[in-house]
Order: sequence, then C-alpha cells, then structure tokens
Amino acid sequence: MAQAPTEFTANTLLALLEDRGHRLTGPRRTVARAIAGRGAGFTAEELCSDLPNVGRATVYRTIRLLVDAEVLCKLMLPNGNPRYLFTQATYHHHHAVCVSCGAVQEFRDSTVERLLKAVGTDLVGDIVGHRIELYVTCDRCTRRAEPHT
Amino acid sequence: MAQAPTEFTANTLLALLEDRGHRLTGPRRTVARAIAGRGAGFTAEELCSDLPNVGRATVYRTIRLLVDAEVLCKLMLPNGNPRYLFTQATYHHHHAVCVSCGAVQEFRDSTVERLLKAVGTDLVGDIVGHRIELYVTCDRCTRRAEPHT
DNA sequence: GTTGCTGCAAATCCTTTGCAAGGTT
DNA sequence: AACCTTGCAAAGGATTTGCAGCAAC
Repeated sequence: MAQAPTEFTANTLLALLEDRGHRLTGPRRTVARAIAGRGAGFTAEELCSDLPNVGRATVYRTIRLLVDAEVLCKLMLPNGNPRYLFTQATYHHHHAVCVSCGAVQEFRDSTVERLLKAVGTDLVGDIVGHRIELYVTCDRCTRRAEPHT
Repeated sequence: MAQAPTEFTANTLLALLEDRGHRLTGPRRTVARAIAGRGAGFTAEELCSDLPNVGRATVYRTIRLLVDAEVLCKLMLPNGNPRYLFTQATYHHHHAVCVSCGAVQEFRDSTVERLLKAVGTDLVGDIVGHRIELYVTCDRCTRRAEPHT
C-alpha cells in the first residue's frame, strides 16, 4: 500500500499560484506540467535538465512559490540535498525515500506522534518540530541490484 | 535528564586521530580543543571563526577525520545546514536540537525502533536507514524569549 | 500601460581541492 | 629524510540575485 502519491495536476498547481496572486506565465505552466508528471519527487536540478527551455532561476523561483504555497514539501536526503514532492496530505506526515531511485512514499502513523510525546518527557525543553525520514530500498530497486553481502 | 553531553576531551580526540594513523599537529590540537569545548554542537563556520589562526581547509579536514572516526555525528538542521556534535553513544540514537541556540541532546528510545518496524510493514521496500531529529526550544531559550501567542 | 516575470550571467554560500611550503615522526 | 599537513586561493556545486527586456493583466 501507500504506493501512488496524490497527483496534483498542472492545472491545480497553476490555480494555486493564481490564487496567491501570481501570474500564469508560459514558463510557469511548463514547470507545473513537469512537476505534475513527477509523482515520485524531484530535485531542482532534475527539473532544470528536464526543461532546458526554462531558465534555472525560473525553475527555482517556481519551486519556491509552490513550497510557500504548501503544495510542495522540501525534504532532505541523507547527503543534505533537498528533494521536492507534492504535499500529499494536509495532515502531518513523514517520508520514506528510496535511496536508490529517489521515489518517495509518504506515511503517517499515530504511533509516531505518541512516541514523540513519550520521548519529549525525557528531553529538556519543548518539542517544536521534528523530522522523521526513512530511507528504503524500494522493491523495484531491490530486484534490480543485489546488494553486497 | 539527558542534559549534559558526554564531553570528549581534546586529548581523547587527538588520541583517536593518532590511533587512526594521523599525525598530531598543532592545528589539529587547536581544532580538537575547540571542538572539545563545544559540547552543544557546532557548525564548521563557527569553528572557523573561533579559530582564525587555522585555515578553513584544515578545520573542514579535521572535522571530516573525526566524523570518519565516528567521534562526531553530522546532523542536519531543518534548513539543510550540517551541524556536528560528539557521538555521545556508540549505540544507535537520535538528536534533539534546540532551534534557538543549537544545543543538542541525544536520545534513544527503543520505542523508536519498534515503531519503525511497524511502519515498515506498511511501506513498499526495505528500510535501510532513517533520520529522526527533533527540534526543540530548550528551557533556557524558552525563558529568554517568550514565543508569539 | 503597469507591474510582475524571465533569463542570462554574476554573485553567494558552503565545502572541497591543488599545490608549494613547512611540520612530524 | 620521507611523508603527511597546512594554508592560501581557486575550483565546485547548488541556489540566489541584479537587471534589462518582455509578457500578463
């Protein structure tokens, strides 16, 4: 389960931008289409090379607008590089990223929140946020390459 | 509880470097002393400005050696910038970082691991790693500045 | 016609690397 | 003496920004 991410359509993304007072331009439509097609998440560089006709700056600026609009989540890979994906749920959730192909699954588990409360009592201070990211090897990648050992 | 981090002494750090076949040089002693004095964790830039007499490259290289030696943990702040701190425990653990002053507490909770197993059954693929970081406002910072609302 | 957007290139940030000079064993 | 380290400065990768021209409203 938890396989297919919610797919925002390019039009949904554009409508959200418009709602926030931004203009619907050609480059933005192009970027929105590209993002809409990448359900598994993407990096800024990936988008840029997918869209040689759109300036890097515009790609980055559009991503930022969408992150500000809370349509995209910015998540951090272990190496510190950011990766973006749709906010699938409006509720709080976490991510499981395939370390091999970069595909992302979202998950939510009330246990997580309960756990945090429990851990919180052992800590000095108030928990104001958290980051929980799982790194996985997805089925497809597991089959493709047999890991060492 | 969980307040004071394990304090590695500069000498311990140096001994570890020596054990790994590295030379004990002046700059390394200086860096080790600076790191030993920063129980709460630090960024590379902080160390560099603390040590104007040591080249940035040397600071970065020494940090890397200590991370390789597993004496330092590299943890990611929400903004993606890395922060370093002593490995307090040899066993698996997580971090709680104060978003205000950057102080770090380590914590470990077997519940975390059990939780991950449970979540894992809902995910496609094998969990090969995870990152769990809590962002807190520590007592001291809470008292200093009353947050909005 | 305003005002916002684009794209290029330059700038910035953080980290790594090349290399000659100097330190350590 | 041999080899590792240092530090400077330049290189690198990723993201941001300045600015003139162009497009959307």
